[in-house]
Amino acid sequence: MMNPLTTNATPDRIMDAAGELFAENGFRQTSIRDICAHANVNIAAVNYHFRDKEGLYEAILQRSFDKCVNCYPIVATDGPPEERLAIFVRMFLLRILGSGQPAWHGKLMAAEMANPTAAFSKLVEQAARPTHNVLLGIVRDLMHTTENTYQVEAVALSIMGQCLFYKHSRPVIELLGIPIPVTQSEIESLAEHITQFSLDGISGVRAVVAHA
Amino acid sequence: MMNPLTTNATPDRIMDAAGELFAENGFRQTSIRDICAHANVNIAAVNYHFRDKEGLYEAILQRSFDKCVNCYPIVATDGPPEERLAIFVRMFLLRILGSGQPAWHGKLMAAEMANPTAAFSKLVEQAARPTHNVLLGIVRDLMHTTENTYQVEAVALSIMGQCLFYKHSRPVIELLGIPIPVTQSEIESLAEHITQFSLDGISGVRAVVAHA
DNA sequence: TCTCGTTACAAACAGGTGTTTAAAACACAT
DNA sequence: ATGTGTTTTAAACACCTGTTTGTAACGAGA
Repeated sequence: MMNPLTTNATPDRIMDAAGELFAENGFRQTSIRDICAHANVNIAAVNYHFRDKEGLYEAILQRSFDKCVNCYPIVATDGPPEERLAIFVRMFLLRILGSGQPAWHGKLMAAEMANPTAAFSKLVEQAARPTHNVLLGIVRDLMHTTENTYQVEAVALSIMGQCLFYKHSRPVIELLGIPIPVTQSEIESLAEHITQFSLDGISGVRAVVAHA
Repeated sequence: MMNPLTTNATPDRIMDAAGELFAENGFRQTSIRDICAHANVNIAAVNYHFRDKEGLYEAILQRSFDKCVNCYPIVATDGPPEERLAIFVRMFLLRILGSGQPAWHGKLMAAEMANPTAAFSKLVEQAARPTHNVLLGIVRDLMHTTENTYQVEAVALSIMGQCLFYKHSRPVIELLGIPIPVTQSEIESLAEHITQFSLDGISGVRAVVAHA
């Protein structure tokens, strides 16, 4: 028999509570006792069902990643590269700034980047590497080249940097009195700006390279 | 009489050791016992000389900030805005990527942004706000406007984002096999790229705004 | 009904944390 | 030398951490 407040199975309730807390406060700042209190579960449950605190973390990272990929897919497509860049930036911003449950993934990734755990390199290969490769492909097409030159890499990082800044530096930005985009339309406005800014930046870099 | 290995006064030795450890591992991950061991000092010394662990942290943040401002000043200057942007980006990157002792400041700031402490808002007003205002002034001139429109703010954040990405996301970038600039000339190459990329991005945004 | 594998529970464990205490050592003016 | 204010020291404090333990409750097959 189960309490109506706790209708899910124990591991699910733990993952739900832990996902929120990890995303909010980071891995190390979140205690097992906190998680279990929020999940209405005994303190030993985490170690029983997930071996470790790290085991729980990896499981959450995995599930959160899967959901995120389903909601906001970032894959190589065809079409004009300008359009593909617009789609890429939009999807990427929705991933990291969106407020729904799958946004955990973005928050967790951001937390990981700032303060990596052991589960980190696994996640980079699974999530960051493919995303980055898609972006490299778009930038190569935009710069009319087929190899990953220094220019291509630098441009790709310039684009990622513009997007992730709003996630990584959120506290400063807010203290400076600048509103962080949260609604769908605010995020899409930002996506348009970054896309336009980057397309123009690329055409400049391309001109310089062609000139050399 | 003093041991030759520990010629400095106790508070200075504590600040030197703690600055390095805080910059490397962050505030919460660094224990007072670690600091005191590295400083060859009794465990109670931190509480005696700095009241708190937080008191020590604030003192270090302050000293580190002062040194940084002296070495890499970022102030409003005159001259063509294109040139001022180049100088700004160069100084900013040196602040956050430079390897000397004053680079503590950049590392500490980055750690603060990812994981703010109570000393944070104080620091934002003192360090981030003026820097941001200088950048806003440059961008306004580049866009031929006198007010901080949404466009101006967005462009400024795009520039900051490109710079800070190399600091905040360092672990991912390295795992992706991309070398992080460390030497003076590598940093200056990156500064040139970001400056050029942003100038072209701005001219595009400016065209769109003028068109509207 | 009895058994057996699984799950839940309260309690305790061992280790680490920031901080405080009271006594000792020191530097220095009188 | 004596007294005074400052600094250093070892020890302990109270608290929090992840993890483990032994026991109890549960659910289903025989």
